[in-house]
Amino acid sequence: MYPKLFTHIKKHVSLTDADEALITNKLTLTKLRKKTFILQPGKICQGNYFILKGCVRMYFVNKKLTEQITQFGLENWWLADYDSLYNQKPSTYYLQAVEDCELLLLTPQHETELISAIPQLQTYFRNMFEKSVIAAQRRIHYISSMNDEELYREFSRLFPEFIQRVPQYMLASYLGFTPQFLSRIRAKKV
Amino acid sequence: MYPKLFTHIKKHVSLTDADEALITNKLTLTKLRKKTFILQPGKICQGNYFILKGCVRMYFVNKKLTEQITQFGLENWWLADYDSLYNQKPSTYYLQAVEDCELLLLTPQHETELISAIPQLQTYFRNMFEKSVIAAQRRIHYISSMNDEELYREFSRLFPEFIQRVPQYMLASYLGFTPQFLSRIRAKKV
DNA sequence: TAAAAAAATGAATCCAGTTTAAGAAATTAA
DNA sequence: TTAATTTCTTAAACTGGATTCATTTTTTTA
Repeated sequence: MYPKLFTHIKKHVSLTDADEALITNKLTLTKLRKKTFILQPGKICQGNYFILKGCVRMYFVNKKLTEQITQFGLENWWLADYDSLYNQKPSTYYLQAVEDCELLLLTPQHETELISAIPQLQTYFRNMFEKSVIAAQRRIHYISSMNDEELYREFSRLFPEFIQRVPQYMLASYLGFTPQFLSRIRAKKV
Repeated sequence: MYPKLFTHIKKHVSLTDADEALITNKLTLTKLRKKTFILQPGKICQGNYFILKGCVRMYFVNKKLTEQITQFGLENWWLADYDSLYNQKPSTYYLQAVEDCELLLLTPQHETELISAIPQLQTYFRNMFEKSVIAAQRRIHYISSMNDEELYREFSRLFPEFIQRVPQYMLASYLGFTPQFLSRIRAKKV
């Protein structure tokens, strides 16, 4: 039913057709128009979202009342406010579709049921979190070793297709500076 | 054999005495004097370390040739350069004992063997990574919403015992500023 | 008890990034 | 197609949080 998801899972563990059917049953497909909110501050994150199609951003509003993006999600990524989800506490974030999106929602209950039925999914999710930890470790390294201009250049080098995909002001927000500054960096000769 | 570790694991999953014996067999106890290196740049991280006693820091040397601490590890934490460990690539970090330490080393091979024998350990490790992801998400939030002084004050509020435990210059390095600046913050009245 | 390491303090300085503002360009809606 | 909205660019003035350098005091270690 969701070949993109199954292909992704099978890169890590094996699945039978029966497994796939079971997984399909436990997931909820959501199609969202651009700018739709998936989560808002005060609400508890409903589950873990697998992105079949589209782009999602996670952000909060800081003291200066500007949006501060902390994370983007793209195709084949799982995304959630895990602090809210696993500790069942109100989120402080917005999750919002940046493009029209197709998401699969997996609630904690369904996740537990799935893992009981298909134990190797525990390995799959462990691998997902492992990758997230590595990504976070790298991000901390970048942040603490580069200035804002270097951050932008490194980010463009690593994800050239991505910077075409989101508005520049979102990129600036994610990287932690103003859109004007980003515009100036781009105007500069390298 | 390692009650502190077993207690920790049992907060997440159950273990039989036989399980505990098996785990004991797969771990290597290392006692380290303060300032001893556990990992150095260019080397591949040997495994995942559980800290029974002491404090460890992870750092790299930046362009200005100053030490930049990215992480501390304390009792009952697992610590490793996961990028190096799981992708088997040379590390860019130092891992060093800040105090005299007792660590348990779990190599990837032994980890695989243990998880085959005791499947619920997969759940345990999944939970550990989950917690790491949440911690990283929070850290990104702090970094992107506070200035250096606020970061320090929040950090002291959250971990008052910890700031007593490490030299100030290490704390400054972890928080991303100079020891002089930290000294100035402390001298200030709140 | 000497030596080394860590912390405090003062003063001068700085520049990476913000702010403000206004116009151009691109996208979206209707 | 046009109007409305959103996004991007550019430029000039500015700023203040944080660094640097240099010296003294305190604490830790051998």
